[in-house]
Amino acid sequence: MASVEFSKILAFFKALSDESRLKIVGALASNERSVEELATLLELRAPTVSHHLAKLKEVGLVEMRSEGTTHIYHLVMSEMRALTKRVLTLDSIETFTEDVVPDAWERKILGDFFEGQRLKEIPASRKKREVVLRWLVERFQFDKRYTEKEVSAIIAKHHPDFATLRRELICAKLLARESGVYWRP
Amino acid sequence: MASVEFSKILAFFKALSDESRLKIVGALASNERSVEELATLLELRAPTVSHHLAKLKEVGLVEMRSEGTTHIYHLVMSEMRALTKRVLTLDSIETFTEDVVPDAWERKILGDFFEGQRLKEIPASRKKREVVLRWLVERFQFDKRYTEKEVSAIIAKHHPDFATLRRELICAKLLARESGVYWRP
DNA sequence: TTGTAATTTTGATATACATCTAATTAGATG
DNA sequence: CATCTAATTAGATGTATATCAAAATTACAA
Repeated sequence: MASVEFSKILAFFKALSDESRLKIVGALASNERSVEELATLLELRAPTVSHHLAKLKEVGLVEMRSEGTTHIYHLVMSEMRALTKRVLTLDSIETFTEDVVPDAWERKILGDFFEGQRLKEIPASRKKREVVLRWLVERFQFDKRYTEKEVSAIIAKHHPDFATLRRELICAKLLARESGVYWRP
Repeated sequence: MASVEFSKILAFFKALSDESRLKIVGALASNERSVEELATLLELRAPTVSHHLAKLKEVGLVEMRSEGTTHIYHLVMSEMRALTKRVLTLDSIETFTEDVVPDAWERKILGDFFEGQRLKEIPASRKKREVVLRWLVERFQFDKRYTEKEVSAIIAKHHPDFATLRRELICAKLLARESGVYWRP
């Protein structure tokens, strides 16, 4: 489920993603104005302007005051500032996908390339290969030292080409090696 | 004709006014990602994601790097910041309507209520009445003093109810009065 | 060169929505 | 109360566009 933050920001962008509404905001920036006045300025019919103002009001960007039968709208700059500021921070942007399972991609790759414990094929693309390598390196303990034979044996349980995979693990810095001894850094 | 500033900002809002694109931006906020990866994360087909990325690239919010046949996209935060900052300043917001004749409204009111030099009727709504009064006060010179008779005579050339209009001019502070003498402040 | 995987382009479809006219509501005026 | 004006709501229509499947493209590998 999308966060309230997300829908608020999405609504904000939707509100300002229309030429007429953006012009209305521009017109209100210098002055409060009635519906009829805005309609004349933008060369639109009153119902159209009314419809746009309703959308802007929904997200809190404008407010209305009655004077007789005429409704006078004005911009709420504080809301404008509050919303744009939120978009500026990386932290809040990341929440845009918080309803998404963050490792869906990795799990899909593992599902595609493994048949149980057995690696069907070494992925050609770097990004996919890295996912497989990160899974492989989990078969090793952190505080233990391995001989080359041991490393090869562990890898061989998942794929016959242990030499290539061993090299790739080193290359990706997932395993470290010095004078024939391997460990997990 | 709309300013380049205006269309740039409109394009920016259009780019971010879609749920999927906003989520893409969110996903790219923490990491660069391939098309396939984004498609898995958002549960969309690759062509759809490709289409969205093209739109984001058009406004400079993302950039792309090739790695083999996979295209890896990343967010351009500087562009994000530059665009949101521009929206924050009142000055630039006002330019959203710079292609609009600023006094279109006033001219329409004057056209509606005047028959040549003759005021057909005194507008009931305050906003419209003020437009008419501002036109009327232009019939008076700045550095001259008028008797009440003179004021009434000038107004009467445009409308019979000079008393009401004279009072309204004072009330709107467009004319000043002291001990029977009138002038334009 | 032939094949394969990732992406993009094309074409089709369905939905969202901006705009208009006509009808309705709400205040103000005579 | 009847009327007028400004605004909103309802209903209709056309355009924009998000999405997908299928075809075309691109870059790499065998």
